[in-house]
Formats: sequence, structure tokens, C-alpha cells
Amino acid sequence: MATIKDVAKKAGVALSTASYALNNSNKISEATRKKVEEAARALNYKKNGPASDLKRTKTNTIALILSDLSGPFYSELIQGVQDVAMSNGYDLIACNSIGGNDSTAVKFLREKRVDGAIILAHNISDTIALESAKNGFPIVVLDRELEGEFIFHVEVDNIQGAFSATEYLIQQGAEKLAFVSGPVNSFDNKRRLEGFEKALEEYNISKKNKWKLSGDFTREGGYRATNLLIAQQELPDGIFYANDEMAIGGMKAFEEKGITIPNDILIIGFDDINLTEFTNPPLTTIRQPKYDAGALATHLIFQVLHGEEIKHHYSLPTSLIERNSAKLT
Amino acid sequence: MATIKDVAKKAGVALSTASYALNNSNKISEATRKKVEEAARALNYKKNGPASDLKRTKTNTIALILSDLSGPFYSELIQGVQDVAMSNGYDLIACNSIGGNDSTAVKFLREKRVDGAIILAHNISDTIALESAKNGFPIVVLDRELEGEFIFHVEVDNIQGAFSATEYLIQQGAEKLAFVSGPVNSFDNKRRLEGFEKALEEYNISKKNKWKLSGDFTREGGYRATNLLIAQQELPDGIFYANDEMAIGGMKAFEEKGITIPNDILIIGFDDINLTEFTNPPLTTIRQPKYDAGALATHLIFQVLHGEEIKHHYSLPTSLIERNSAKLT
DNA sequence: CTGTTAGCGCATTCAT
DNA sequence: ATGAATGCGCTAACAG
Repeated sequence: MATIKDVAKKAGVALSTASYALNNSNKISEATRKKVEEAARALNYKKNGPASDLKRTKTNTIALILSDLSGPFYSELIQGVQDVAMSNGYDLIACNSIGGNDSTAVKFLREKRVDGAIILAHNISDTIALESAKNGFPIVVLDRELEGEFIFHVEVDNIQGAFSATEYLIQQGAEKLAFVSGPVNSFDNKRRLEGFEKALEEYNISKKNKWKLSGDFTREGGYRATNLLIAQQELPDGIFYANDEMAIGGMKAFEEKGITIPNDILIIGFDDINLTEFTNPPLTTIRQPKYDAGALATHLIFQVLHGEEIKHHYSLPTSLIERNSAKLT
Repeated sequence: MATIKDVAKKAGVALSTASYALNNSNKISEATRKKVEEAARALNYKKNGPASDLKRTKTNTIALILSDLSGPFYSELIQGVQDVAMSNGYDLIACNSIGGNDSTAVKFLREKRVDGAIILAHNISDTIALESAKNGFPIVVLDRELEGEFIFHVEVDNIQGAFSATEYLIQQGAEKLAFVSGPVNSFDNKRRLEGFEKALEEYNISKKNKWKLSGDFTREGGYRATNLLIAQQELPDGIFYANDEMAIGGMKAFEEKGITIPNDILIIGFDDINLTEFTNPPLTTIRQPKYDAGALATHLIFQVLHGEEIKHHYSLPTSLIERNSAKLT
């Protein structure tokens, strides 16, 4: 492999001259720059990234850490991150956090391979996030609340969203409300439950424990939880699924049992994933401003990298997407 | 930031000793290893990744290059890549190729930031792929055919898949067949067209140019192409959409015009994406072995990295997923 | 504008 | 088992 040394030699200039020329420094004459560039091309020279990073002590890239690269993670969110990163001249890489402390994510979090990170990965421990965030290495968490000098938090207003969802169900005539929850330790899930219960209280509806099921945020979980619900003697007339995947699983369960939505029961989801407009009936849900969340998170990274002082917590509003699964017409 | 030097000092050992201890060398006594590890923990020491990579001239990670990180890229494929990479003790990062030669992808391809790459990104030029692949840096391309000593190619058998799709349409009674194509320069698309035409030939069905529309592999493209098709005087009785997204767009167009599937027209897609079972009617399509493709591609990378001599081209079979969009019952 | 030089942090000899 | 020394490839300060 040709190194910059070879390029310099071939171009007949000093090592540093070659370096300057290749890095678009303005202290190099056009003529010599041309010469250097030509030599580089001739030798098929490519700089060694790690060496460059090492010397500069920065990488010009940020990482987006996802719990599962292959999961149905929010493509809009990524879009937001990507757009902002690109427009700041930064590179973006996505890495996954499966594998615990040996995961790629942890490696990138600790080993100075990137300049900042955005975390949306429940399986990264708070400790690791806390330890990794430092001056010059800001972290934005999207899926938990965490306090640290270089940790920032952007969240979607789960409470308000869940409240709206529940309220909508009530306004459509539901009086007996069930909640299908995600993993109990999920931050988002907790907040959504909070919003749900707040609405019940406000509208003076009693909450029943038998109508608080756990669905693990997965389609299968939603399916199982719904079957459990059906198996119990009394069916609620409205269900708030803490995410869309579970709602989709639930729809399948209802369909199998001949229970029709929205005639027999009203359901509403959360997230507004891709599939929701294709379900039968189309799923009413709470839309998260995912693009905005990604864009904001990335903005924060750069602000901190530029030494600005900023707030540590941000909350983004949701909106209700009215389709047919919760409408009594 | 603590460096390994600090760790050594704190542990009261030599620099090299600390290095050995931290890298699990077997020439270190358990006692001193403990001591070193403790010192590292106490100082919150984290090795500097780029420095390590630089010295070792390898990174232990491979890159998966996607044309758009936020796109609906194949989650199963990623899963396959991820599984194999992990089981080989390698890290995986995903990076996008938007932005041409300034893209993250190109940076990772050229600058020794990874040890190998899998490309599924039409906007990476052949030239770049060819230039980047070298001994010690194998590249597997999934979306084109490319010849090079360190370039490998795994493809899904598009021709056979398209042939089956078309044949199925014919077997279901279709006689007037249309093809909605993706981008003309797409390798996959070309092959699918080839399979389509081969089937027409074999079954003695004439191909009409007016029934070869372009849909760009997008939902909107499929929608537009289908409207074009409808606008023409004569409707075919079967359509092969070169991918599912376009088929979904097409279904929308038909629905708007009151043309029902499969009664009025038979349609079939290609890919078997997530949504297909939720469309109305569920979309019959050709399933690609995406997980296998990802896993195989990754396997190849490691074989080459281990110095094995392997074939340069691989083809994986598809299968027909029978649902209701192409069945006359 | 150019050349010389000194590390960036680490892994790896080679001597002890 | 250890310590000293070397250099991976590159950048940037400095002196010309």
C-alpha cells in the first residue's frame, strides 16, 4: 500500500507538502497541489483513516446505536440523523448493541472511534452510557432519562400522546379500557402507562388490573396478551396498545376469534409505523415526530461539539392519526 | 484521558506488561493481570481504537454499505450479516452511500477503517468498488456483477424467480402480461426482465412494448406506471411487478379505479417484503432468501480474510409465496 | 510556500 | 516476567 511518503517522493516534494496538498491547505501552490494529486492518483494512494484519526484526535463521524440493526427501527429517525450529520460534514455509522459489553456499540462508545453518539438501544446499560459520555464526546439518549454533564435527552411526549390516545377512545364511547404494555422497564412504556392512567383518572374511569396486560412491544406479545384478554370473562370496549406492533398482533387475535374492530371493540396504537395504514381496518395511532427527534438529537451533538451550552432535556409533541380502528361510525 | 501508560504506572508494571495483560496474552501471571486490570478500571481506561487499529493494521470490523440507511432495506439480510459477523468475533457497522464520493461509505471503503465490506448500494460506482477491493480487503457485492480478484458476488436467482412468477401468472390463466420494471440500469431489474421474457417465450406469449412500464422500484413509481397502464386502451390480465413496493403502489391505483384484484387482474410482486401479507388482497410474490444472502456474503468475507481460495459467484434460489393477489379461485 | 521534526497511543520486538 | 525501544501513517508546529 502506498503511503503519503510514497506520494511525496513520487511528486518530488516534502512529506508535509504532500499532506498539506492533500488536505486542501491554502498554503500550497496550485502547481504543486496538482503534482501531488497526480502522484496520489498514480499510486492509488488512500489515506489511512485510523492514522489520521489518531493524530487529529477526532474522527468526524458520529454513531447511531440501535439495539438491533435489523429491527424495524425508525427509518424516519435515521433520516433525520443522517440529514443533519451530512449537512454538518460529518459521517454517520449505525451500529448495533446486541452482544452486551462485547457489542460493536460499546466498542464505538469507548474507543474513540467516533466523536459522539445517539443511543436508541435498551440493552446499553446506563453505566456504559454514563461512563462514555465526556467532554468532546456527547451522547444523546432517546430511550431513557439520564443525568450527566455530557448526556442529553430527547424524548417524544409519551405522556401526552398516551393521554390523547386514551382520551380519544373515551370520546369515541369506550368506557371499559385496557392497556397492553411493553416491557415494564422500558422508559417509553412507563410514560405511556402514565398517560393512560392520567386519562382514566381525569375521566373518572376505574382502572382494572386484569386489563393491564404485558405484550413486550412485539407482535407476538400483543397477540398473546390479546388472547389473554379475550379468555377473561369480560371484554373491554377499548384497548390502548403501547405500540403498533402489539396492536397488529392484537388485531390478528381478534380476527381469529371473530371479534370485529371497531364494531365490537376500539383499538388504538402508538408509533405510527409503516404497516398501520395497511392493517384491516387501518390502525388509529399516535404518531411520533421521529424525523424531528433524530434531527434534533444530531443537532445537539454538534452544538456540544462546538462548545455550546445547551439544555439537557427536550420533549417533542405527538399527534393523533385518525384511521378506522377506533372510530365508531 | 488515561492511556495505557498511566495504567502501567499505576499498576507498577512495565508498559508492555500492561499491554500483554490487557490483551490476554498468556505470558502474564494471573496476579499481575489482576493488578493491571484493576488499575485500568480505577483509571477508567479505554484503549484508543484508532491507535490500536493503526498498529495492528486491522480493525476487526466489516462494513455493510447500504444506499440509504433509512430505506426499507432488508432486515433479514442484515440479520444474516450480523449473525455471521458476530460469531466470527467481528464487529459490524452499517454505513450509507448517499453523497457520492464524499459519502461515509466511500470513506470506509478506502481508508482502512474496516477489513472488508458488503455492498448493496447502487450509488457506489463499480470503479470505487474495484479500486477498493484488495488483498486483505475483500468486497462482496449483492447488487451487481463485477469481476475482480478480491470481489465476490452473491445474487439471488432473479431470472429463475421472475420466470416462476410469470409462469405462475400464466398457469392461473393470464394471457396478456405486463411487466412493471425498476430502474433500467439495475442489475436485479435486468435479470427479472430477462426471466419474465424467457417465460413469455417459453409459453409462446407475445410481448408488447406498451406493457413494459417503468416504475423505478418505488411505490409511487408503481402507482404511476399502473395508472399509465390503465390509461391505455387495453388492460393486461396479469402484471409482474419487479418488486413489491411497486406492486403496492399499483394496487392503490387499481383500487382507485375500481379494478379489483384478483378478479379483474392478477398481480404478483418480487421480494416478499414485510407489508405483503397486509395488503388487500395479500400479495403473491417471490421470496428472496435474504438472510441466507447476508450470511453467505459475510462468510465469504471471512473465508477470504483467512486466505482461502473461493469461487467468485454465488446464486441463491427464490421461492414463490402464494397469497391471493394472483389466484383465480 | 516548503522541508524537518516530533509525537498521537498502542503493540511488539528484543533484550534483559 | 519485564523494561526499553521501535514504528504503524499521519498531521501540524516550527523554522526556513
